[in-house]
Amino acid sequence: MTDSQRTRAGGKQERLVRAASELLHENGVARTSLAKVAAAADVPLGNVYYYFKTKDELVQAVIAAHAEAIRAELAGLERQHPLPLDRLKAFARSLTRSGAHVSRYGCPHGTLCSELGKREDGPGAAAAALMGEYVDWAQDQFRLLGQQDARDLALTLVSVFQGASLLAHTFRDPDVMRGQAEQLERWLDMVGQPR
Amino acid sequence: MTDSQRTRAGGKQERLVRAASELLHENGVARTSLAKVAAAADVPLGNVYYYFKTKDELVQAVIAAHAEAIRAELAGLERQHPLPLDRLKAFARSLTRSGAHVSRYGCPHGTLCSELGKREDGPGAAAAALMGEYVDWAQDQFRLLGQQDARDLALTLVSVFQGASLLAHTFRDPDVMRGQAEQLERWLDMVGQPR
DNA sequence: GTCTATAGACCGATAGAC
DNA sequence: GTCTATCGGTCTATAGAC
Repeated sequence: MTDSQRTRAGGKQERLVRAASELLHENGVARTSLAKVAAAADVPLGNVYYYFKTKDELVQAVIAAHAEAIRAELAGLERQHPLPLDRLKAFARSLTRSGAHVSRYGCPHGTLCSELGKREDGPGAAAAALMGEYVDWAQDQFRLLGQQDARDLALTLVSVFQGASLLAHTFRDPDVMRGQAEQLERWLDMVGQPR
Repeated sequence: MTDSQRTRAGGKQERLVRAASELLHENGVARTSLAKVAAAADVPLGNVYYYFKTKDELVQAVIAAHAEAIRAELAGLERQHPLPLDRLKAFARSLTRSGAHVSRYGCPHGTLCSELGKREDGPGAAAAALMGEYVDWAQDQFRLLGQQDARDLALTLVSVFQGASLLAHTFRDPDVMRGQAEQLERWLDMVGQPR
């Protein structure tokens, strides 16, 4: 395959993943048909199956793209903040920024895990890796802070993040995210100071 | 309608709601067909429509049953514990008990809100009331404790509860719930003491 | 009130021309 | 590689006999 072919093929494949990512977030996996994804990506329906053998394979491509974006986001936090406590606080503050979109459609990663977690096949395990990225990263930061129970603290941080996203979504209220970001910062000040 | 007719009708209606409640929790709304509900309740498919005009109406009946169960659970906590702080701690501990079921299928209320929140019609608003029951009750308890920011504290409590349920479900690990129940109790000791 | 049979719409996936 | 047409299956909901 030449580079220009890869570019053209990647163009359509990328458009499909991008369109699917948006529609899965807005409507969920089960209520998103390949026909709607194809239309949104401006690709004929039958052509979707040239790039993805099944619907599940497209879903997993969306999850893989999310995982890559998460790793880039967390790497960015590490670059911008040398101190682990500042990184964790910046992570907490990121709740506020996405408030409008999350309050309408939920956290894109959390809603995927909630829906796919009920299934036992491939996509469920792939979605679990998304939460794993966040929890493992937070655990590393708490360990750098010298915390013995870094795992539990990391799980609490991500729990509040995901729980606040769910409540903001449920109540359609972005203020929930702003308020919980403040609660998280206060909590981090209490538990995150090195002893 | 006589009492005996209401009893017979209620018998089938009740079986349908109970079967639907279980299947919606295990498989989600979109992936649960009325045929499966009817089979699980031992009611012929066509007969379902005598009791519920649409699938959404059955879903809303399930949500109404959940809401009633939540009110009974919270009223029980108030009866067993005179002190608001003890009530909140008992609520936090209840995370541990449901660990096995929640880690397999998620919190029944949280997964409903996550899925139905993406929709704009009736069931979405009904599901939101489930979270409202928990948050309003917790807010009352924090207010009894003399807390000024009772609303934010209540949202944090329910956020950890829901976030821990999501992570336990995602990782299929009941220990997440036990650990976060302990974190919540510790947090309640820190913020919940009257000044 | 109860149940069978099926209409009507939609979906995932495939066949096969180009 | 690309696209059209369509198959086979499942779903919600209804029609109509009993």
